Amino acid sequence: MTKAEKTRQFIIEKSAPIFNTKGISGTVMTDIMEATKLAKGSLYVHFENKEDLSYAAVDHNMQILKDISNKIINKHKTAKGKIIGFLNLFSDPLNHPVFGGCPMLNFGMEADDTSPIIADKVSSMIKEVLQELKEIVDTGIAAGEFKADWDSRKFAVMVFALMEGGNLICRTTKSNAQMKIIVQIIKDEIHRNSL
Amino acid sequence: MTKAEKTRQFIIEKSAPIFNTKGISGTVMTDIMEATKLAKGSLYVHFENKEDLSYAAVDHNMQILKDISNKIINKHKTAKGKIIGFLNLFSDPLNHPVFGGCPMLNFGMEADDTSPIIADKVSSMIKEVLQELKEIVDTGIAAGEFKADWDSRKFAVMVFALMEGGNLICRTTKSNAQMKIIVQIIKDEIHRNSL
DNA sequence: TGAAAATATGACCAAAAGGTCATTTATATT
DNA sequence: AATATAAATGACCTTTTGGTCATATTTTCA
Repeated sequence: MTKAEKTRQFIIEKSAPIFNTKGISGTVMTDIMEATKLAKGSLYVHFENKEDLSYAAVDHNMQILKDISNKIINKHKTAKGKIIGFLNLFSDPLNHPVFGGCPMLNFGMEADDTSPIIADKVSSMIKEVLQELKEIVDTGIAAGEFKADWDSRKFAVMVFALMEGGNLICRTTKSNAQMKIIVQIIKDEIHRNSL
Repeated sequence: MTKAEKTRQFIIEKSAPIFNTKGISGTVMTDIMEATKLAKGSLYVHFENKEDLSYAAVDHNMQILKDISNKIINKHKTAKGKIIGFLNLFSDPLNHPVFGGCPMLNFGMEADDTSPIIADKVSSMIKEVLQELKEIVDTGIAAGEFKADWDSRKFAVMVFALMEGGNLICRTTKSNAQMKIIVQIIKDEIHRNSL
């Protein structure tokens, strides 16, 4: 890793949580200068402009999400274990594993009407997560964990939407109470389709 | 309605969709000047500052949401009719009845880490919607439409989270496909608890 | 190790941002 | 209709914004 690569990575890591909390439009280059203790010129050595940096920050936030998800999914052997592990990981929106909260939700809602490039990044990520959830269920069905007629696609969409909706509720009301209900709904659905 | 009241209302109506699409941070006073064809000074006759105007715009967007929801809820007599009407109203996120999409989702995610005042507004609105949904179910139970043991609070949270999560999915992927699945999940749940 | 290449700096810039105010125009009240 | 009150205007102001560049410092690698 060259000096340049290191510095670039350092800038991304420091700015990712800022973009994820203040939003892209709400983040200014001065914020990044303060967080990195770098001069303005340095930032522009590694990134063409703020837009370019924001893309890297979005990618980084979503990579964190992928990494922690994959880690917990790979840690468990059974399909049920993977799903429960996934749920537990995101069952506390006020202390979301990604600083600032779910980046799909944060950047998705900011970008849907303003930035097609970021909307595409979020769109791809959402599709990946839905596919991953679906595949876990399909694997569980094949392994005899779940009922054969369980609609895996429907379940994936349900889990994803419920968790993201739960994030909205909990982060705006500053209470995790409703997330408990949501996790229970999903667990009930798993139980209903378990053998 | 005095001239001042009329103008103030006019500014709010013109700026509400702008704030709801570009976000609060992403909206600039020039946007409002263009939309209203008013001089900058006029805007500051009716609003102390941009923040003040943004609060009014947030309120207005949420009022639109309340009005259309109440209209459809009051239109139907049965609890089931009210819920189905509510679902149909928001089953097409790419053509959301509020221009720019659900303001709870838009402003909620922008404000949760940046503006306690707006976060509070969204929080109150979310609680109102949850309460309204719960009461419809309770009324339906009392009227003998639904099973007596149906957990109305759980259902309210489920509907709200699923619909908002669906909004995220559909608006970022630019497809309403997943919302159909979500609406079906909710309809199944209603059916399961109907008498 | 020393020269060439790359990175870091911060003063500087132009444009865009939010906001003000003396003046003009319109509204309301008698 | 005359007057007092209020609203609308847009030039102007200050601060903040994203971005540049000559210069200084640090890496790199022959």
